[in-house]
Amino acid sequence: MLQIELPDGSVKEVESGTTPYDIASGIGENLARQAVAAQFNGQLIDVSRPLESAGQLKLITQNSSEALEIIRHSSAHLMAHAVKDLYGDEIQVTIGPAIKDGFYYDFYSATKKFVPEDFAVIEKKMAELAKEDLKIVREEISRTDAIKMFREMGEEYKVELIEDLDAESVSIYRQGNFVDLCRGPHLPRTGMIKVFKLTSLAGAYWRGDEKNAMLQRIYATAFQSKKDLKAHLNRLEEARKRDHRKLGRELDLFSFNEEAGSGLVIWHPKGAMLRTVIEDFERKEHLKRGYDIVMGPQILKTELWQISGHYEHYRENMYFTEIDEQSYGIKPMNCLAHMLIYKSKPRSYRNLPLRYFELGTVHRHEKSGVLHGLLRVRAFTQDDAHILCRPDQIDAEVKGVMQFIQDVAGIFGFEYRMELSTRPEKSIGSDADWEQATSALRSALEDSGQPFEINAEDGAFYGPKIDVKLKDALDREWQCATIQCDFTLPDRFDLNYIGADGDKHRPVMLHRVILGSIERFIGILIEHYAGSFPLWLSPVQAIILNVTDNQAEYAQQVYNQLRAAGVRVELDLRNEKLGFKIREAQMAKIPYMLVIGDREMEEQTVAPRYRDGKNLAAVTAVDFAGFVAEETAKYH
RNA sequence: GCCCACAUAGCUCAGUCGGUAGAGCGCAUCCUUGGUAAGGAUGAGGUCACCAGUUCAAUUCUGGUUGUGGGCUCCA
Repeated sequence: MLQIELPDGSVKEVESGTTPYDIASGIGENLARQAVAAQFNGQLIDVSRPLESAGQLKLITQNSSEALEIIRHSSAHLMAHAVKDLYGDEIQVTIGPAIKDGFYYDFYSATKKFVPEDFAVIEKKMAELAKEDLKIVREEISRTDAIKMFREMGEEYKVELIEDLDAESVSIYRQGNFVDLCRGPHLPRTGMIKVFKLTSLAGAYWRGDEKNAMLQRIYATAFQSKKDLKAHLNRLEEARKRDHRKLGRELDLFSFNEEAGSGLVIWHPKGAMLRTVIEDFERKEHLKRGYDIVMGPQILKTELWQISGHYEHYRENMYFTEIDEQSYGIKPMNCLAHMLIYKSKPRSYRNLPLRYFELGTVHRHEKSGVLHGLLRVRAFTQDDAHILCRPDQIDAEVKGVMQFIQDVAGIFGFEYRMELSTRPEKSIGSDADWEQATSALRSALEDSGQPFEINAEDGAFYGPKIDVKLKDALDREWQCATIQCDFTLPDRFDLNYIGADGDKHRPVMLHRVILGSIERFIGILIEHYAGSFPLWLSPVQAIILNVTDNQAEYAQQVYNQLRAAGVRVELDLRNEKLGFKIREAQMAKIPYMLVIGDREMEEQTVAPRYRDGKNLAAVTAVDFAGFVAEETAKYH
């Protein structure tokens, strides 16, 4: 007999070989019907898996949050089953996992090309197979038998997967005439899959390696209820509405131009204004925190890039130019000039740390397929700084940067999460250096009191790093800030300082960005605020609307006054009705509309209307300018 | 870079089974001077992304180039 403990603390005595399903049945028919899987001693298993030892058992029911991933994983099998039934010998199955918002399955075919019109057919077949309510059965077979079986079926990708497995035996899942290699767990029956939808087609490399064959991936999603699916589709719709590429055009912020080249942002007046506001903010914040503003050239001799190692490791991403038979590299990073500044004179340990900040525009030849609006471009400006410090200062400096990140994220209303990336397999530098840098980063993270994850062996080849993922209003994550520890470049450039002992010592260099790239950050900001920027960021803070031509002269006066007071204001004197002008200002997401009719003109005021539709009490131009200055000062 | 799809007016999109194109919004002019999300009339805008090929004829078919979108790989 086995003792099985349930989540409520009760203990069941059952015979060895009893399944979670049996136990569920013993508790209630409903529970048994709704059990999709079980958690046994922390491990997910099928409800049909015989228990062979004592332990803690938790049944996972259909509507619980843990069930969703299992439902999606089984849905992936259902889709593969349907595709196999429909297109049979033309297709080989590969893998199909559950992912964040659904699942996918990758297929190989030399002849069949999936098109979106296939979706309805596949969905229909899936619905039929679900309706048949086929039993999903797990089997353990030996590795050799599995290889033999899949080879006979012509499933070479499965064979390759099993051949790479280390185990004696593998588990397979059968449903009707379909069988797939899988660790599981899965739903007990196909009938438990009720709400699913195929969403898109894509190419994907076999095993994620660009040297491998290109597979056809079908993305799909599954939910526990139609309501959840609908909510998900609504979220996608909301994301589409907020797309920074769409809003960028509608709000006249920026454009791209085919003749200029792809991945090159052209900032229109309003976008350039937004950028200017952010850059001014950054300069002020950096000066406040003890950084020095520096500026380096856009091109540097190629020999210098050879010393830094960029020529060897990063050349295919760089642009080069030649002048008077001298080759120059256009900078893809800002560190070189900063190191030359450090090197320009002898340094003492007393002067460290030195914090060099530059809004540095870099050019990188990114592969054409990766470009994406403002989020991935070929010319962008980083809020880049390099901190040159003594090894014993790393901790305090990293903490300072983390505080900086926290402050800035708070100002823009972002939540974020951090990861510590540790030494990768291919790396340079001594063990002691790595140990010191990694523990400095780790202790700074621990002292911050915020949770962080370890990204094992994902550091840069020259040092460990902290990556910060910003979470936007729609819960999507974006990599922006990073802090990297670097021992290599100071070495390659022979940087040193004179220590208290009178000897030369090697400084450590921290590379760090707060926003990352201004372009990417603005792209995220646009989507985060859905284009309705807070007053201090709005490229146009207010627009003056006259009711009739009668107030044109006074409106012009108010405009001049506000402009002189530093308010980013526009003037709409067009011969249009007030309602029309309000509508346009509203669609331009301008925070304040300043209405001027005869009443206001007489009282020498303006009547502000906020973009949410609320009318505010009339104020004088001076008072309005004072209000804007006060609001803006909170961030500047 | 790779896979798939797409490219028609400033924007959003119709359309031509091969015979050089249309709407709404926007823009211009005129009428209207109207108080919180669209007043009316008239008009001007297009080598149908670019370059080749097939054809009597190509915006339409084929190939290439460029650009864009969804992914993969890579990344701030």
